[in-house]
Amino acid sequence: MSLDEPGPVQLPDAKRKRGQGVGAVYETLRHEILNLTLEPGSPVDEVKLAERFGISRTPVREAMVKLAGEGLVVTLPNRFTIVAPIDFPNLSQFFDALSLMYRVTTRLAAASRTQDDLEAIRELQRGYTLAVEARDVPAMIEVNRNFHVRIAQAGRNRYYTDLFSRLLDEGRRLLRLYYSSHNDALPRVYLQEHEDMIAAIDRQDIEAADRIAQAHAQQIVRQIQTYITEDRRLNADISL
Amino acid sequence: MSLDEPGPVQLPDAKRKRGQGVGAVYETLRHEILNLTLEPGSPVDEVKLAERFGISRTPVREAMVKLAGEGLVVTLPNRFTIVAPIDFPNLSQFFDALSLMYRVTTRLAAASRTQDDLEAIRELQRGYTLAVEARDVPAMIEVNRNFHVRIAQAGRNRYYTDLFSRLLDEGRRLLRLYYSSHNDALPRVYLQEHEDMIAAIDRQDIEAADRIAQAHAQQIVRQIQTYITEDRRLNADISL
DNA sequence: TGTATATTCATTGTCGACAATTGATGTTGC
DNA sequence: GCAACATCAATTGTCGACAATGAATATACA
Repeated sequence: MSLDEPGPVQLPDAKRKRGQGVGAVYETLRHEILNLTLEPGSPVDEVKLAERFGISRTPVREAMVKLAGEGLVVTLPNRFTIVAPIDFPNLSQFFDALSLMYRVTTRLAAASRTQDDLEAIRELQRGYTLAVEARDVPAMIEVNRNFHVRIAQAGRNRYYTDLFSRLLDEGRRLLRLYYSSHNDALPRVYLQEHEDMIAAIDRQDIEAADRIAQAHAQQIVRQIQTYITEDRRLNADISL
Repeated sequence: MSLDEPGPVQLPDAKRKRGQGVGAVYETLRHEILNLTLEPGSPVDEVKLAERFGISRTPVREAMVKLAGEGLVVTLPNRFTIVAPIDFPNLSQFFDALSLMYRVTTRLAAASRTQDDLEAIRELQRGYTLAVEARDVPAMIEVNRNFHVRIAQAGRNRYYTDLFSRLLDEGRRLLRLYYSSHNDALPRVYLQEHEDMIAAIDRQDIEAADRIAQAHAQQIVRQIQTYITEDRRLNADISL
């Protein structure tokens, strides 16, 4: 399965300003990890990255420490650094936390949203609709993530927004992994659920927002679990 | 108010192994920040830290990036790094998240605890009792934190444990700030609530665990808010 | 031939030095 | 006396090089 466009070729001669090196490496690596352009578990070579971005190893290492802090890479001391593997055995933990954050952030959004929040959320929902119509899976995944993060921001709790963003990012890798094979089918449901969610937030109906968020989370969790089960079955067939 | 023993004097000659430098700086800084040995908002000097630990600036910077990732320091690009200020205006966000995590982790602990978990939790509760009897405020704060983290671990959800730990750490600074002035009075209540919490977790009574955790959280939140209000009143008197 | 030990090699962690940036200081002109 | 501008000093961000580490390979020995 072809996962994505090849990484952007850096121009090593373009003089970068002082803090730009680390930021560029960090952002690029981050995207490549979340897009599965970099395979989970694959090694990350400091030297090659330094060459690729035309900088020395020091800022590259700094970016790696940041990525490690967010759990996107894992550093084996004195050995090497790998792209964080997907933790399949503990996926239930992930689903539990994801569901709770769906609920809490949507509740708070219903309580605290401003008109600006609503507009921004609706704009993202329009983008999601377009991505669905265009059957652009990567765009759908990305916009969907931004949609829910924006709702969380409307709830105005930094702690929830941070954790939720990280969970949604982790979810991005899972969706990437299973979405492309089962190409369509589900997005319609999500679209309607999103609309209901927006409506509940609009009329500040906290309990409704909670219910819809919970249902939405369950939907997504079940979807991914189905994918994984099918995946397992496939592997089981081979090993028999 | 004398906040703590002076920072441990490092021996610059003792040959450290390869990864020990960053770890030492990170751990030491972390403790000094959480103990309020380093004042929130005060600058953190890379060079002085390097001299203090007898290492170069590179590993010191690496530790700073890690601390910044956890929000314990704030880096002003091209300027300097400061100990993260306490975010008083957004304390309600903090209290909200803290309360939710108290509830969720205690619920999960009641659901999944093993005998080993229970023993470890009881052991920490014994330590807390001793600290209360000895009126050792710093120990109380630290053991209390570990007590709740251990309960969270019994719940076996990495995402909750991580967030909760960070929230409790942030709370440590708040408690340090206000506890030492109002020296006793409250710990008795907490002690009994802890006992009730353990009992609920022991008999796997999820709803009871939830209720007690919620009450416990409310207790603590109200306590801190009272401190802050008194603090404000004090300042208001001065400015009149 | 198989196992234990020494050597090589690639890669990381650390260092000291340099350059860019920014606030502070000093200077000039009005 | 004050504002605009230039210079200075302090500190950061980056670099290239070196040393420590562990894995892979080679060697010695039974």
